Amino acid sequence: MPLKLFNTLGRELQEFRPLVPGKVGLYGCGPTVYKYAHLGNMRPYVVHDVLVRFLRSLGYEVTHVMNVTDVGHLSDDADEGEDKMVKSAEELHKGVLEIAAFYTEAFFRDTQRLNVARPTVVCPATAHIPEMIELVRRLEAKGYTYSAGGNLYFDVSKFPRYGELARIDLDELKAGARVELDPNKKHHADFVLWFTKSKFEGQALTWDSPWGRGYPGWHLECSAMSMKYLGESFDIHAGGIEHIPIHHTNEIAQSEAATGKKWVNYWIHNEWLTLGKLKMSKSSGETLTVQTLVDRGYDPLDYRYFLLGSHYRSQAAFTWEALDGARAALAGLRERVLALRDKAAAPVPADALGAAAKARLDAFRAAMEDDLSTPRALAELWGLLKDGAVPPGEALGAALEMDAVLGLALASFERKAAAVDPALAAKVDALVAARAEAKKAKDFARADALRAEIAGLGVELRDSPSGTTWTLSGRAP
RNA sequence: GGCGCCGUACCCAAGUGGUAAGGGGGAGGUCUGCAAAACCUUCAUGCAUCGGUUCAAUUCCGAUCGGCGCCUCCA
Repeated sequence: MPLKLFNTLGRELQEFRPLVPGKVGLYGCGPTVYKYAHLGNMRPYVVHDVLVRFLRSLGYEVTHVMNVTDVGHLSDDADEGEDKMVKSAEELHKGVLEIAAFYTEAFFRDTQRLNVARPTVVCPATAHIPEMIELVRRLEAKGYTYSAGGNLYFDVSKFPRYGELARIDLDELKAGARVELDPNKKHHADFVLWFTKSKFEGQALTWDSPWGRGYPGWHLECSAMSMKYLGESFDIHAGGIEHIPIHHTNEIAQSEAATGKKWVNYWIHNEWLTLGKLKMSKSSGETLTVQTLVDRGYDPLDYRYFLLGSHYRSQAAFTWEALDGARAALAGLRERVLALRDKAAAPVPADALGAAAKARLDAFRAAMEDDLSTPRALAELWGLLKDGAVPPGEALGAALEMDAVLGLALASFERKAAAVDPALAAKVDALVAARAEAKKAKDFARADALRAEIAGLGVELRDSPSGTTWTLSGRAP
């Protein structure tokens, strides 16, 4: 079965065919680095990671490019458009690039904790200003631009296919419905390619250009950098669904106007994480980050499992209860895989699996080929692990094969007794020994009292024929 | 005003024109000194509501109610 992806361009499931056989160029919208990324921000990176992992498991050589937006951001509407980088810098009394470096580092720390592989190329916008200027020069040479009020604009009327991705009809667009109109624009959908004048004061970073000292328009970086690293046409562009009407629409216009070629073949857009009453978005309330989860005693991979439990094109409803469910499920997967590792000498390689295991692995792949249906893929993983007809070595081999795509780190998981505070460990070990004595003496009342005492330390006991083992309970005491 | 999404059991969540995956959780059981773990059984004649199309709809169409997103550089 071929891989099918839902292409926003066309709004249908399409068979994936790369431009160059065996190779895939993928551009994923990266972070804006003026604050910590919250859990909602992290969803697309997990989605992109799963896509990349799956493509690689199918044998493709994937070049994954991700931008880091470290220039030019408005703050939200409450501030009437103060530059976000500038605002953060002022708040923290630091330079803009210093802020960007700080949050970039924080971002990659978080993605790493979510087991998101680092993209092949990570490109900061500020390091690619010459490429952006060059792109604007090409647009200017072809007559797609005009200048007004000190800024250079893209003229959407010159690009007939404008809005194809978002299915926007320029004549129907209601001008100024929510935003104050820029009087310099000929059409309100026109957008700035290069600023020398802005209603936003205090732009910290400016560059010389043929149009004067200033800074690039906000859509330029993705066009310029993707083409630099992936060529003027490439396979997949992925990002959040909110980018369809403006950001990606404008990227397409300026890219294809410049090159005269089709820019991107497949557009993949993920839906948002919704929070119900928790509200963590821009304006108010608590911002939930990966660090928040760690502080509350969760493994970041619990969140990854939670995300995989819903399809990337569906809104995912985050609740603590749902996250607890994901944590319990992931713990169950780990237990089963650990048990298999105890039973099996070694994982059987994918090409040596018996019929039952192979059928499970095939079903897993079929689910993933159907527009990356991770919920069904997870169900197939569970089916495999519960299938008594599959020998342990084969179950382990197939499970690890699946996890290479899911990225739940099942292969490397170890029981975390070693990570326990040594003082606590010594105390628990002593209590366990005392309880063993009591049990030996058939003093079950004392044994149960000791069990209760141990439980009070946040530790769970497990008796087995070969002795008693213990682990920390799920939640921190 | 425009564009778009969703409403499936206690929770999260797949899915299909032919009779509801998976996980969490609950209940019962086996096992266990007691637990835990594991294993077994079980928990929606039902998929927001009302109409329509159809031999057949949760799945298609329409309306209604409810929730959400984007239209500003939020992922």
